[in-house]
Amino acid sequence: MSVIRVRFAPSPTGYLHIGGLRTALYCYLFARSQGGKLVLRIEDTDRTRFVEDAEDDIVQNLARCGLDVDESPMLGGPYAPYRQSERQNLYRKYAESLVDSGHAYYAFDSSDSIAELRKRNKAYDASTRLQMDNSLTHPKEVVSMRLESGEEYVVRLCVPEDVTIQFDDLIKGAVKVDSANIDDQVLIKSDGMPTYHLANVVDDHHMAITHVIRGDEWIPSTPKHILLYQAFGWQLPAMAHLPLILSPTGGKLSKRSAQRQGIPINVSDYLSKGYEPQAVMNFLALLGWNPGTEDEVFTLEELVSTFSLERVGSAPAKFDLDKLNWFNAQHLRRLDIEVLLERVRPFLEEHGIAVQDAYIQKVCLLVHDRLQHAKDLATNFSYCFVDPVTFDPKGVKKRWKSDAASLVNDYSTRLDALTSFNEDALEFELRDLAASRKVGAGRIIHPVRLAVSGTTAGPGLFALLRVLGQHTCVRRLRNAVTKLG
RNA sequence: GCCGCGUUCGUCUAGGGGUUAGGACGCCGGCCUUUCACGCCGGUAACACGGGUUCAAAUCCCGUACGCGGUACCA
Repeated sequence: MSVIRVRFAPSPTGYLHIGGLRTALYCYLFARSQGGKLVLRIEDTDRTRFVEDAEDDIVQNLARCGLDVDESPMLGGPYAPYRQSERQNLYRKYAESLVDSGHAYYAFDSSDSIAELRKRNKAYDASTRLQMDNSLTHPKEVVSMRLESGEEYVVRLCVPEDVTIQFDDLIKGAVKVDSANIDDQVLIKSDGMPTYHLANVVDDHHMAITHVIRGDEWIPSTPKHILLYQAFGWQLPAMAHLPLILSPTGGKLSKRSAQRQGIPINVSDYLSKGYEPQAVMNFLALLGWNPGTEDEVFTLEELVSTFSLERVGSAPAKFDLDKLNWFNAQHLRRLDIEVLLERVRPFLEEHGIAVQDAYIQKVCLLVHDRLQHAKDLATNFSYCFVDPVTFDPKGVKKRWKSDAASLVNDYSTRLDALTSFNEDALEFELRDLAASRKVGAGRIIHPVRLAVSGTTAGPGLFALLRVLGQHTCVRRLRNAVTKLG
C-alpha cells in the first residue's frame, strides 16, 4: 500500500486562525498516526485578498505549535513548488485538456451579462449555457480568433446535466448531490489564475495526496471536484470533512464574533497571551474528536498515538474558553520547572520585573499549582517580586485587628534576629510568639500574610516567607506596621 | 429560495434497540488547609419535536423545527 499523504492547504488571505489550526492539527495527527507525510501547500490564487505576511505567520505559528510538516514552500520536497501561484502553467495545461476533451469551455461573458443572468434567477449551467457568450455557442474559428486577439475569458467546467454525484466521506458517510444543483464552475479566472476547484484537484493529484482532510464548508464543492477527477480520469482521494468550530453562541467563529466574546482568533494571539501550545492542541483535538476512553489530558505525542479519523464526530462544536483555560492549567502544571521559567519570563519582563532566574525558579516551585496561565506569576503573584503597595481592604478589615501591629512588629523583630531562615524556624518563632502573647496562631499568620503580600490568599505562609527571604520579610512587615498602624 | 450537513446535561462528549444514559469543563456543597489554590469526595443538569417500525426506541425509518454551511472570476 502506498504511503499516506495529507496536505494542509491554507490560503494566505489572513493570519493563521484557530479554526485553521484545528484543521492543520487533524491533518497532522492523521498523517503522523499513519506514518504518512504532511504537506503544506499555499493556495495563493486569490490575488485580491492576498496578505503579504500571511504565509509567514502560518508557517511560524504551525511550527510554534509543534505541527511540523514534511514538505512546504520553504522546505521544498519532491513535488515542489508548493505555492500555487508558482504552478500556473500546470493548471492552464489541464484546463486546456479539459476543453479539448469537451469537459470545459471558454466563456467570454461580461460580468454584466452574468449579473443579468443571476438576476433572472438563472444559473450558469446546462439550462442556460447555450444562451451565453462562450465557445459552445460560436464557431471554432471565431473562438480561436477572439482568444488570439487577447480578449478576456474564463474557462468553465461543463457540468453534466442530470447525474447524481455520490461519495463516501470518512466522517460524514455517504453524501449525495444532484448535478442539476451545480453551476458551470469557473476553472481559470480572467486573470489567468486557477480557481480553488481546479488548482486543488490538480495539485492533490500531482502531489499524490491520499486523504483530503478539510473543513465542512467544502462538502458542497466536493461534487465539483469529483467531476474534475472523473474528467481527468484520476483516482479520487479519500475525503474527510471536519465539522466546524462555532462561537459560544452558536454562530460562525468569525473575527468579529470571537472578539466580541473575548476569544482570541489568531493563533499568535493565543501564544502571545501565554497559552501553552500543547494545551491548545489538546483542547482543539477534543473539539470534535474523542479517544473513546475517559482520558482528557494529552500531549501532542499522545494524541498522535491515539488519534483516528473514525472517532471524529460529525456535529459542529462550540468553542469553550473555560475548558481551554482548564487544559492550560493542566499542561502548565505538567511542565518542568525549567520550561515553566521560560514561559513565565516574558511576562515578568513585560511587567518590568527583572530578577535572577534562580529566584524566579524558587517562586515557580512555590506557586506552580496555582497558575492557570503563564502570565499569572507576573500579575497574581507580583508580590513575590515587588513589595505590596496596597493592602486588600477587605482583608485588612477582617484580619488586621487592634493587636495586629504589635504582633507583626514583634514577629519582625524575631525574624530579624534569626540566623537560619528556614521554614521550621519561621513557624517555631510564630507559634512561640503566639503562645507568649496568649493568642491563637491565626491571629499572627493572617496579618503577616497580609503585610507581606497585600492579600489574604496565597501559598503556605512559611514557604512564602522563606522564598521572600529575611530582609524582604522584615522590611515588609515593618512597612505594613507603619502603614496599617 | 434552492442544495447540503447537523441536533445527548449550559458547554465538550461517551453510548447506540432493553443502561440508575457514563465522563470532562462550568456551577454548587463538603473534606484537606487557621488563607487561597491544587487534590479528593458529593451534588446539579441532557437524548429537539411529531409520527411510524418493534414486545421494547435516546438508539432504526420518515417528516417538522431549529442551527450551521454552500449557492462567487473567495478560499
